[in-house]
Order: sequence, then structure tokens, then C-alpha cells
Amino acid sequence: MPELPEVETVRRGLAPHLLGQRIDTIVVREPRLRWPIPESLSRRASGHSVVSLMRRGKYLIAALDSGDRLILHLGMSGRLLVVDLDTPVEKHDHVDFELASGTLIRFRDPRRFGALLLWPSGEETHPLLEGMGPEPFDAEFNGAYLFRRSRGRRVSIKSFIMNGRIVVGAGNIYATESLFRAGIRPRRAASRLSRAECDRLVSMVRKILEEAIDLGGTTLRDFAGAHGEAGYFQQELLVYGREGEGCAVCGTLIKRVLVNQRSSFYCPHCQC
DNA sequence: CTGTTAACCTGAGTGC
DNA sequence: TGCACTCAGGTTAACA
Repeated sequence: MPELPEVETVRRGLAPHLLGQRIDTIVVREPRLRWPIPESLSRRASGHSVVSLMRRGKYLIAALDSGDRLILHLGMSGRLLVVDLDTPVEKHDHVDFELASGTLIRFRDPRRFGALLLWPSGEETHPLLEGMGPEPFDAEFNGAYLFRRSRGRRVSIKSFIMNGRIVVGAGNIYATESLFRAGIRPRRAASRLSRAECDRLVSMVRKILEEAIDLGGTTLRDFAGAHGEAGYFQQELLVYGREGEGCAVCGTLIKRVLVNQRSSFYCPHCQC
């Protein structure tokens, strides 16, 4: 479900409720996520306040006044919802954070590809965050960087920009849309992009992600922000999910191909 | 090292 | 209704 704009939308919705708040209780109903929720989580985190809520790629990181940090990932179907204490528990509501304010932060994740881990105080880094590429909005992520990193790489450019070691945040939807706007076919070898194309692609990735954040993310099926609200970027999608429709620019029929087992959409006329 | 594939898991949708 | 099948916004472990 959530790519960078969706995670950022959740972060912004959550922050006002979480910052400065003490976590009274953590209720874990189902610890079997992507990795098991650490048994020590509840003991270590309850009684402590949240001092910051950051995003790194598609991870959310909540720092506590103890120095411990909670790492959250929404996987494909995860949600973090702000609800009242008496809100009935639904089938896939795996974890509740009960705050001193009387608000509940509820983690729901039907497919359980998400994660909730502890990054203990004093540990410089966490294995999951180590080796991550730059944020797309960092100055480090620019045309020169993409050009340099892509030399000699035979993988498709789509897989390349979805690779979190190159740049974080672009998932299937936004990689697909960025490539359309940059005029590059998803299956082109990364090594065969010109420097000018790298410039264009970088600026399109940034632009798309920025616009998607402004519109509260993309809701195709079930993405929702912290208050259950849908995003609006799906209205801006020009190729994703539009196989067989006419291209918005030239009218040519949009094609669907598989790139590493993921659906990709492109216009055979606008993208080469 | 690079690149490809299967795997994790549930639910929604489709066709018979 | 039921069954079989496909697909879904992510990531990594295991392989060639």
C-alpha cells in the first residue's frame, strides 16, 4: 500500500497526537508481523513520552524520552489510526498504543507485511536502516548521482529507482508515473540512460512525490491517513492502472508489462 | 559483486 | 454459493 507520500501523510496526521505524549500501555494482540514484535517492546516503551516522529524512506521512527526508538513499517496493507479508547477492535488490529491523553494509536495490518521493532538507546544504527539510499528530496539525489550509480547496471531503470539502496521512497506507483513523465520506458537498462535523462528522471521523481504528499497520497483500494481519510493523488495518475486507455498526452493505448513481477504501465509513444 | 526468484499473508475481484 | 485463480501500494533471503 504505502509509498513515501502515504507514509509521510500518516506521519503528519499522527504527529500532533503523539508528540509530547506519554505512552501508558501497549497492547499487542498479534506479534507475528514481518518480524515478530519484540517481547520487550511493551515493557521498555510504556511510561515513556514520544519526543519526535520522523520518516526515513517508508519507515516511521518514533523517538522516546528514554532514548529508545520505535521503528514502524506499514508493509503493503498497514494503517496507523488515531481513534478513541472505546473504539471496537477489528479483525486485523494487531497493536494499540494507549496515550496519556486518552487517545489510541492503532496499528492494523491484514497482510502482516508491516513491522514494529525496537531500536535501543545507544545503538548508533539499526540493521534495517543501514545502507539506505538518500531521501529523494536530499541534494545528494541529483542527476549526476543517478547517472554515476547507474553506469554498468543492466537492471531495468524501474527496478533501479525502486531499489532503496539507490534512493528511498519510490514504490510501484510513483516509479511508474515518474518514468512516464520523464519519457523513459520502465524496461530500459539503467546503464542506457543519458545524463540528461537522469536529470529529468530525478526531477520527476521529486515532483511526483511532492505533489502526492500535497494531495494526501494515493488511495486505490484501502490507503487511509491517520484519521481514516483517503488521498487524492489517484486522480493525477496518468498511466498507473490504465492499461488499454488512451494516453493523456498523445492518445496512444497504454501498455502493461511486468518488471520483476510488478505491473508497469507506459505509453509506447511518449516513452522510449 | 549483480541480478532474478520465491517467499511472507490476507482479501477482493473474476470467471466458471 | 462455492471453488479456483489472479492480483495487490513492500522487502529480503536465497539462489545463480
